[in-house]
Amino acid sequence: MPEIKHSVTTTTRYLRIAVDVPLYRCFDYVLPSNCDMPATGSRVQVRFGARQLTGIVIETDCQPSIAPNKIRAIDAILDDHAVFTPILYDLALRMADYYHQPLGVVCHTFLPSKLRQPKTIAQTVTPHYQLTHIGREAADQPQKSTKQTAVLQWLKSFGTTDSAISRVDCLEHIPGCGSTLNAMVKKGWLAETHVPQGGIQAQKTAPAKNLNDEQQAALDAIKSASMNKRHTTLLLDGITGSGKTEVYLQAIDQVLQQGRRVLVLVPEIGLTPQITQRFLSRLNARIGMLHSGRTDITRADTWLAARAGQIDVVIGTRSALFAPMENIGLLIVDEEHDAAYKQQDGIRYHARDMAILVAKLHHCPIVLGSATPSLESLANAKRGRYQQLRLTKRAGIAKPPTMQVVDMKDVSYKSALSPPLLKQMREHIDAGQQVLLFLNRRGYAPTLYCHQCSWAMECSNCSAHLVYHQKDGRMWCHHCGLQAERPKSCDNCHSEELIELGFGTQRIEQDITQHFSDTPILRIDRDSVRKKGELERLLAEIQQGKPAILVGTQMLAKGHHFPNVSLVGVLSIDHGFYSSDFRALERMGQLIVQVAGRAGRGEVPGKMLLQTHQPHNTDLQTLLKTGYATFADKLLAERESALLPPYSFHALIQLEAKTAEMAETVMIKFLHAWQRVNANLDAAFLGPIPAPMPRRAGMQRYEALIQTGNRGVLRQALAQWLEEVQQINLPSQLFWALDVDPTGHY
DNA sequence: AGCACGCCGACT
DNA sequence: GTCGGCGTGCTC
Repeated sequence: MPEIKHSVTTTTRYLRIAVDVPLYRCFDYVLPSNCDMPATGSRVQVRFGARQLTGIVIETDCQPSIAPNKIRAIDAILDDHAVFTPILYDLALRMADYYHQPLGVVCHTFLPSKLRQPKTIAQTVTPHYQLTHIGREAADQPQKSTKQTAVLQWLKSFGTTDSAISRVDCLEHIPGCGSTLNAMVKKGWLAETHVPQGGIQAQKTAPAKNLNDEQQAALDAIKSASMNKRHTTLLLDGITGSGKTEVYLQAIDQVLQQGRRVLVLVPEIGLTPQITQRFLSRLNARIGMLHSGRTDITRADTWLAARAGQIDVVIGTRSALFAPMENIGLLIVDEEHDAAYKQQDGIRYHARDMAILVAKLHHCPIVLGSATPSLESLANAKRGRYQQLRLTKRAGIAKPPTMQVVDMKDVSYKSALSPPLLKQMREHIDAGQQVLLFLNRRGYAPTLYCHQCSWAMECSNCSAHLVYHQKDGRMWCHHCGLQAERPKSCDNCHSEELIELGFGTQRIEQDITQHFSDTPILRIDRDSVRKKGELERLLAEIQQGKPAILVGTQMLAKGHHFPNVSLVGVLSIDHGFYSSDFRALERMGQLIVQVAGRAGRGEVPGKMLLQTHQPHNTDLQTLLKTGYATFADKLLAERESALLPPYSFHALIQLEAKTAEMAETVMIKFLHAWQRVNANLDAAFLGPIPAPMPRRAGMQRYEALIQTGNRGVLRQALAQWLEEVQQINLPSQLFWALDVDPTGHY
């Protein structure tokens, strides 16, 4: 179909649009003469090259930047009102600038996936249904169709409230009722609306708890900032069980009473069920949840409900930060040290850092809570940028656990469980308690290797060992999904003595069964809770408090409250000492403290046992003898003398190509571009060097690190360099990315 | 990033 | 003769 060329008249109005393409500029379009100018931050549908895209209005009535006869008209205005709040729009501009990403890409990542498609809100929002007058009459008569009867009865059970029931809920309660609903709308029994209704009306059923003096001081500090509409970052540094959540809840209550809204970020979905329940029973508010466990439709619904001002509190993971709420009076980032806040693909933003920016834009306080604050946040507190609030007392009668270190050099490499650990497990189980074993590997045995010559089977696509999975008896690559038969003999020396080296949760589970045949063993890791509701089921079983052994990974370290766990065993922490990642020690310390927090939260005092080959390691000793604060101080001093973050600023350039030559050549072009524009700046381009995993899924990977002592210099250097990089002709089949403030292994 | 256009090798 | 490889260039 030929495109209809619009006529350029004196009254032609133009608008500037950002689209989701990796180009650092916006594109001008013509507003059709029969349309009203959409607001900045609304979505439009545009033809872009040969594609139909969703664009975001960036500027209205702009001067065209190219010849007017080359400018196309927009195809549709998708929103009556801007989907972005003014502050969200402002945030997009600042994020694009900070992370050096195209504005259109940033705007796009803000949107829930359903709203990225070029469809109007009415086409996107889940329809909601309400019984009409005649529908109500029909509900009182017997119906032929059982589905119809079920729908009518169910809708009727909501009484005469004017709130409509979403199609998603209907389908969930009465499976397969989709066509029934459509038919009943036609009959006029149901009224269909397209108003987003993504929130849950919470009812306060549990009373506020009494605060101790430290909690009260923390609450007062938050209140005072919130009352004065003053931005402050408060670092709520509270040991496990010190009642951080109670402080959050009372602060939120306060802000809600001012008629303002609250945004709560949590690191992962695993944590959400417990925290959500607690919020629902303590607040009189409309609560919206945004996390990956919800369907795309529900997320869009909640997002739009927030935009419509129908939600008072949003609780969610990383991307919930972009919930379009106006009049936010408080933000909370729970477990602020958690790595899950850093997005590791696409725009690699840090949700904690961006949350602080959102709080600044709203002129409101933000609380960063953790028992083990990140070194970044501690450094900011020391510099007086954040206000540090300490909670040092455990609520109730619980006492901090005692620690014991077991030297693994005395233990055969064949066993993951040392005799002292086994002995104590027996004692705690016999005393009717629960035991938690923590390790950082899921699966069975990490590698199968030759007892004679140390050969191990490698992945042909990645620089990684294949991992033996007992379930299917095959070898797996955890990085690209390659599978192979379990080898019968060593490829190198043909010995048939292949041993399973290392331990995963599955193997531990199997080993313990031999020692504790009478005790239930609950394994909790990504594999075992993949099924929906499985985590909740396991957590509920643990809550019952019967003697049991829990075996798990990271997931178990996070925030859960297990009143009957009295012994925690950490099976190996040694990777923290050897990693080339300068943040590994920090993470190890946080993990140990977080895991220790799972022990002895009930009446019985807790005990923690750490197995290591490095029992005398001074960092470990500092952590165990003097606690996290001194440990963190020591690491901070080391970072400062080594000029590492947070005392310098990093940006990481990651690149992958089919051949190492191509990857290296392009990296060297990047280096030359850097030298051309940034020779005079005090910022170093370190590299190219091969990535920590030089080959992955058949791609060769290289990195370069930008390091500088000044945030402003970093920004300027990257901006100038990116301008120069635009001029370079890059080969196809090449992928590269820029990560400002990287946190991974590099 | 996509997508089209365009120019060279191995197929029905 | 054409199908399809991926280099190059553009997107209002």
